[in-house]
Amino acid sequence: MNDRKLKLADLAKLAGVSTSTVSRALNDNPLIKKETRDKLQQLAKKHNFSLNTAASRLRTQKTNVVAVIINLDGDTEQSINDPFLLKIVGEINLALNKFGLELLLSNSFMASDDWANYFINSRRADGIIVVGQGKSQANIEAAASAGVPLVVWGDPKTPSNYPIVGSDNYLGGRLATEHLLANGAKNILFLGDPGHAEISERHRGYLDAINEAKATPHVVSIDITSSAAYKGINQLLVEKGLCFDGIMACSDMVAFGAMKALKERYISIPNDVALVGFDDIAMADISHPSLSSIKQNTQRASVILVEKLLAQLAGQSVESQVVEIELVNRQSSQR
Amino acid sequence: MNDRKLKLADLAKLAGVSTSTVSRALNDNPLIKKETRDKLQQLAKKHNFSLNTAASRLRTQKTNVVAVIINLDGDTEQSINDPFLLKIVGEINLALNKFGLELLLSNSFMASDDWANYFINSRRADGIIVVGQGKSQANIEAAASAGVPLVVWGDPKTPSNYPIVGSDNYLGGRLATEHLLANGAKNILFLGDPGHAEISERHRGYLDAINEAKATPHVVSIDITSSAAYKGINQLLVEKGLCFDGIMACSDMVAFGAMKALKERYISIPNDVALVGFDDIAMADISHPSLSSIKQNTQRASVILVEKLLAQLAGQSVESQVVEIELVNRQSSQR
DNA sequence: AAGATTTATGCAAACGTTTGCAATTTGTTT
DNA sequence: AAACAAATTGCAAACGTTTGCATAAATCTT
Repeated sequence: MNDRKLKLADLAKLAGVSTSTVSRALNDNPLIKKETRDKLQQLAKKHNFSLNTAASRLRTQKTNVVAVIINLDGDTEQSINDPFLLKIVGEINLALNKFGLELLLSNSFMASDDWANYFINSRRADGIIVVGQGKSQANIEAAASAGVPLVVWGDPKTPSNYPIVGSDNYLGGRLATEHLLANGAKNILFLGDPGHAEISERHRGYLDAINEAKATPHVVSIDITSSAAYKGINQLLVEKGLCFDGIMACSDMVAFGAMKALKERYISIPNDVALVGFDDIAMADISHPSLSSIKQNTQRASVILVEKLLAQLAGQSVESQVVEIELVNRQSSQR
Repeated sequence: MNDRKLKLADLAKLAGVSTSTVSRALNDNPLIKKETRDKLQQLAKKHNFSLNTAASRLRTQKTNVVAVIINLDGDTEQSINDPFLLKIVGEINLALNKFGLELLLSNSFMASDDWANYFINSRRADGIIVVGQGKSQANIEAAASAGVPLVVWGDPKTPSNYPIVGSDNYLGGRLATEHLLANGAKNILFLGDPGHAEISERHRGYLDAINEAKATPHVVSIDITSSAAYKGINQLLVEKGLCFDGIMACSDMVAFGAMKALKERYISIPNDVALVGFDDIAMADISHPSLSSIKQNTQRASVILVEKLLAQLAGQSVESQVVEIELVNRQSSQR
């Protein structure tokens, strides 16, 4: 194995051409004769050559790197373990790779809040993908108005000066609720935090479905964690008894918290209480009873996120976009 | 907001000093008088200045970036959704940030297998953290012997020419099994794939505990996914009936798969079958019954991983290290 | 066959930092 | 006050690419 790191100049010397020629050849520039191009590419492969990206980035002012920021709300512990958020990151990674981009992972704690400066001016990345709107959109807005190429995973219906890609949360909330109604539930709880961007839309969908059915809405407002859901349902049962027969949970983890509280009191799911979650995480299929859920198409969404980012980098202006959702019908709501 | 990106030279002109002085001042180099240092740092902050990392990396040949590779085995779908793997990545991210390092996320699909070249020679990163040993360690070994600074999350007992940090899997397997025995289980299944590095150690621990208790070992060898576990247990029940009263599952997801199969047949957990998992993912606490599990200290492990990588970068040679584990006793094994 | 195109390569100047060395200023000693 | 040492700053050369422009070689035109 060669010890010293090769550079373009070394290859050039080996081949008896100029560095310019090697550079162009490796970038498959048609200015260079096909024959020489092939020869040089083979030479590079043979010597295990790889470009120094630092130099390349300095010269071209492009990094081919995208910063992905997991946008947390202070309640760290929950979010960083949230299987859904992490799954999205995995999908985004795949999508970026497909376009030859790399993924610089960050969370909202580092980088001093000034994303434009930290990531873009410093040439760490060409653009930013923010996962989750969080409660405050201040730093997203700041970055966007500073002209940073930026896309957000969140609720596309939120008015914004930056493009948001995400599920049709309103429709999801509506579908879930209508499904519960169709299965005979009369008193359906909404379990979640309507203050949160994406969840407020799910809540709207819930409300509209409930109203159309002339039923009575009932919101149990909790933090979006399974333990909060567990406590919330427990407390409700203690105070008022079994005053409901359906639950639309704002996430699967929340649904599982509720499920636990119900099971502990031998309340049957779905017979006494029908239950629908949101996200369709892996666990939904494997729990008992299995959990009906609204499935978000994270794979498609990730590709769209990347495409929109690339469009911005190419100077085009892009709009928010809704990704279709789907109800996955399992045992927890079937009767 | 200033439109054109500032560089060191601009700051220098503003302050009436040379670029060298500004560079040193911003790096807090004591060669520069404290007074001037402070002045220049303030000036930089005021103008929202940030260094061009591309230039800086080119000059210093250091990136302050660590590549994290999620090492998958081909069975993509499962692994990328595995909450435990993704949790580790989250923790590593936090640990890296603590040391002022950034995280370049990759999976084992890109980068052509030649990690040394792709990440290190190309100056994309200073070092590599590999998450998971996978079934083949060939490319890890290749990178390590090419002199790449490298640490691996996996089973520390595996003989290797690179340092591995991970839980005491043998002890974990042993503790879980002894716990089941202490709770009166006589016929304990090992559910998992003993061919996999970390899991083979858990299996060894299981075997030793079983043998010491003069019980009979019984291994159900399956892929490490919840659906494989579900099918495996189902099939066993169909073929041989309830021929066991305890299960040591090699991961929590696997345990949940087994749990589902048992529940569907109204086999009581823990009364008919006691169950212990491994990993202690969030869901373990919220399932019903809650799942006893071996908790891996991912947070501590992540910090150790980073420290060992830094030590290597500083030219020291480092050894594999075991991180302590802990049995979390919940309902699924209690009787 | 000599000019006019077209095609293929090389020259040299950037990109924005960092750092060894030299130069200047300041303080200390005899 | 001269000679020296210490503290502070500046000069200029790297780091390894990419790319506009000039040049050289090959092909075509009349």
